[in-house]
Amino acid sequence: MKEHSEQNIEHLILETAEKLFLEKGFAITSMTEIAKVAGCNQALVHYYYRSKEKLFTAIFNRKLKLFFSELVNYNSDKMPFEEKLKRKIEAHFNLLSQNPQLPFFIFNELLTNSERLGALRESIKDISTDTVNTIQAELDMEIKKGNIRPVSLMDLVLTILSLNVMLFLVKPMLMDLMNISDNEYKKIIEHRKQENVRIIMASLKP
Amino acid sequence: MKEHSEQNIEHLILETAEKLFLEKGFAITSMTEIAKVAGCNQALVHYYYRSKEKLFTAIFNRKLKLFFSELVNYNSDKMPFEEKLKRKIEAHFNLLSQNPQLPFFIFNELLTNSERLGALRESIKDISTDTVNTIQAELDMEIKKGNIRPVSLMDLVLTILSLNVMLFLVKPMLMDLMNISDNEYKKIIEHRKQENVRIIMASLKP
DNA sequence: ATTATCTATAGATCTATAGATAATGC
DNA sequence: ATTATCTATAGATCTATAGATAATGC
Repeated sequence: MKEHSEQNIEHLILETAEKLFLEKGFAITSMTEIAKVAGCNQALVHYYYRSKEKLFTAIFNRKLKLFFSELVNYNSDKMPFEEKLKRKIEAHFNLLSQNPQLPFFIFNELLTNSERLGALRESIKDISTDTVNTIQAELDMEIKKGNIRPVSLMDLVLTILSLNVMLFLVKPMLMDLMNISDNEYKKIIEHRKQENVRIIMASLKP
Repeated sequence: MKEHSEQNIEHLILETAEKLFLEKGFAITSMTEIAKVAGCNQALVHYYYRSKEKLFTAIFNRKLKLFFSELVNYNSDKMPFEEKLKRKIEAHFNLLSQNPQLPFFIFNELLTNSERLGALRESIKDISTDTVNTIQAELDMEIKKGNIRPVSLMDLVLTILSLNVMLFLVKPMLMDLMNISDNEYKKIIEHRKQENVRIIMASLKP
């Protein structure tokens, strides 16, 4: 058996590691467990990925990019600022909704291992100053026009992150406490998306 | 040396464990490290606290109570609802501000070990149905009077938690990315407190 | 005599590698 | 001949306990 036998082991190991790391984080997940779940022996995991750290960072960096992907690009279409903002919030929310473990994974790791802040810095770099300046300018314009109250870009981003991210951090607790079905959960998610947009929009009114 | 020689070792171990657990969580903190930092040998930690799990849960349950302490009690003074709410938000914010590691500690643990959800349920129980009903009634009244838009209590609590908690989860990243001095940080905190109150109040306008 | 503290060690992991064996490509 | 997979094992932890020694209370 060599390379790409459709579902080759190298790839299976990566997927398994991703699944386990996302669920439990770096510290609690062992190479032994990854091997067991992937259905091979543990030496093979090292054969392909050298060390636990290497295997992890490969995954972590990708997830970090994913986490910020919706914030990076900026739609410069001619469209009312509020409409653009609304879409951005929803897009970010949708991303998290499709990757509900992402917030825990990222935060847990950045907070338990400060070495990883380097990766964060690297990842943030992608958001060019150009983009930031463009958004800032549009924001200032709206403020000047009196459409929205004076607010810093950082405050706005922090508010969006808070509302969008926290819902998914809290998800397992909500589901346990209120023992909610998956179907009910979907409704809550949909409702919260609207709610978050509404809250942020209302917060910008002069 | 026996009992309370002012700063006795039993207590010192507990404090050390608390400090380390709060910083890094259960998984990454070892009994060996606790002993080393406390300045005794590792057997003594077991002598006093039996097992890592027992030592941890003692601390965890207290912290869980602390985390919810501001949400539990409810001020039934005759005071406008909005004023009461504002104070509640600020009190909760202040609590976190004085215990900035609390959010990470609680969330990290509840999310990595689902066994701990039991402790959460236990802790939430303290919020009696009476209290909830009282608040719900006041909220409904305000809605009926047309002072605030229709909103569920859960939505309101979730919004408050999101805004207040996330700031402290994000703290280490903010400080690293923007390399902020402790003094500047205090200003940001103070500013964000006002901002959070404002956002929540604005979100309730009909 | 009891309680506190230490040394030593058993028994489970866990990461990482060395080296044997099997499978594949040429 | 090269690449993939396995077995075995070294070396570092880590938790927990047994049993020796020191300190304290009566």
